[in-house]
Amino acid sequence: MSISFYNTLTRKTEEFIPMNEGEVRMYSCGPTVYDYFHIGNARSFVMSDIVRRYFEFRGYRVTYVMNITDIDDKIIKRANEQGVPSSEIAETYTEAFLHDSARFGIRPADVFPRATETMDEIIAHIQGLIEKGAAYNVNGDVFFRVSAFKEYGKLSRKNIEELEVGARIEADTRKENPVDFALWKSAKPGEPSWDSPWGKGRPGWHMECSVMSQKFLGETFDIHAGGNDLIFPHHENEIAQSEALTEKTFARYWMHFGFLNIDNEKMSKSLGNFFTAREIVEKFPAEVIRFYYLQTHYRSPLNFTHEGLDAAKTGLQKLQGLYDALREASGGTGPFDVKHFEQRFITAMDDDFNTPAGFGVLFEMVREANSILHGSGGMEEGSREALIDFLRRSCIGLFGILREESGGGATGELVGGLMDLLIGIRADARKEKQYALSDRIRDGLKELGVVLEDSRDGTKWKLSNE
RNA sequence: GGCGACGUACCCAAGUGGCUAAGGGGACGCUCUGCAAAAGCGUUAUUCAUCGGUUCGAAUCCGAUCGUCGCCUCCA
Repeated sequence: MSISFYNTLTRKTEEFIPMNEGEVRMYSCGPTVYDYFHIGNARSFVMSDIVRRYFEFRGYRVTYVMNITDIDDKIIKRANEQGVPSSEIAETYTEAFLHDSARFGIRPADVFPRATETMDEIIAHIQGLIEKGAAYNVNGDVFFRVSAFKEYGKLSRKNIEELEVGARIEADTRKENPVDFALWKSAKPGEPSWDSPWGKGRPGWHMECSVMSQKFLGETFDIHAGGNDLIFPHHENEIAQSEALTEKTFARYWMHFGFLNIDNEKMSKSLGNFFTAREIVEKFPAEVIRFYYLQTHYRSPLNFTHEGLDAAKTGLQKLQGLYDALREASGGTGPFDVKHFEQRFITAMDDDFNTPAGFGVLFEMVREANSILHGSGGMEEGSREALIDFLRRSCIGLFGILREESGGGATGELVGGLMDLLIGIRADARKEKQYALSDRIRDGLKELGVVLEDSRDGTKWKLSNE
């Protein structure tokens, strides 16, 4: 049994065979830090993180690198608008990126290389391309000579001739060919710049990713991931400028994440349907948003709706409910075959990280487990522990969608004490059949956002907004 | 114009040649409960945008049509 997934390079689902057995070297395109990232970015970051975690779940050792583009036209533009140094913009939003990622439950990469800290390697790479005849300097701007790389277009399936006649390429008379792209941009007055053999300037956008990935993962590595829109030109250009120099395969497998739309339209500031990750995570727990993302396959477009999030929230409560109940339960007699479900779960996930199919298995498991757990015999101790262990590994370690502390556990001693008192009073009232009083307590608490659930073992409470 | 993706129930969404078309949400009925909630059980697609074709067999392959969307040098 092995993991297979769709490789954009071959347009086929392929069995994953790592360069080094048991090891995955993976690079994911990170943010350009000129603004808060939005819920579409968040989807890509979450899915990329899930891919990394699934490899770990399956026993691989993963080296995961995500770049931070901290010098770029957009950063300079934002800096000029606000009248501050571009380094300040970059710092502010790098910090915001790390903070918001953490709130989304996205695990930090092993390395977060930054473009400004990789300048020597970038310059050396460009120098190498010039020496090979694959790049040329025009008064301090260095361009990649696309005609020097015969395989240009192999990722995006475009051919150079068609690109040349494309109307959207701006004529730049300095270029030998309109499809050539910038590796090094000469500094305009007032722009941040670094010294280079071609004068002061800064790297082109595509350049940094090639260099940063190879710096930490080697000239050839296993997986390169990013949003769908990066296939062309970004990833195409990365391949060209990398392979033209090394004459080796750059990334062996390419993964691309589907876009997130809102009301079936692309999210954009001009349409007014733009949401940052930090504003949405104020309204919904990160676990709910993650679960919502995971219910759609990573390559499919995801239409983001408020109703969808509500539905995800309800669905997730079912999973959390089982997890909570399992931990509170005591030994019983009913056996439960966790292994069977875990096997089916792995089969689903091994097939192109099919998280929706994985949840299909998980929810079938939830139903059967609840049925045994709440049944007359309860669940046998070994099965219960095995199931808790599987839920921990799958829904916490892998997906990050369940909480260890749910319900009122995290609200503090005073609230806990008050709740015990109220529940005690209500229990006495119920014993005396004073249902008007007991319902008054339950209804009143409900209005305050506290839900009571009576069971054979007593009354449990939880907060309704979780 | 070029390249590509998609259309499965009321909503979301797996399935891509062969057992009864997963799963979640919603709705309705039932069990449990003092009543609820939670949980369970049952019902909710003889049919997969439409029309043809290939095949013993098609949601799945091929063709056409309709519709939606993405990329084609800012983009996750």
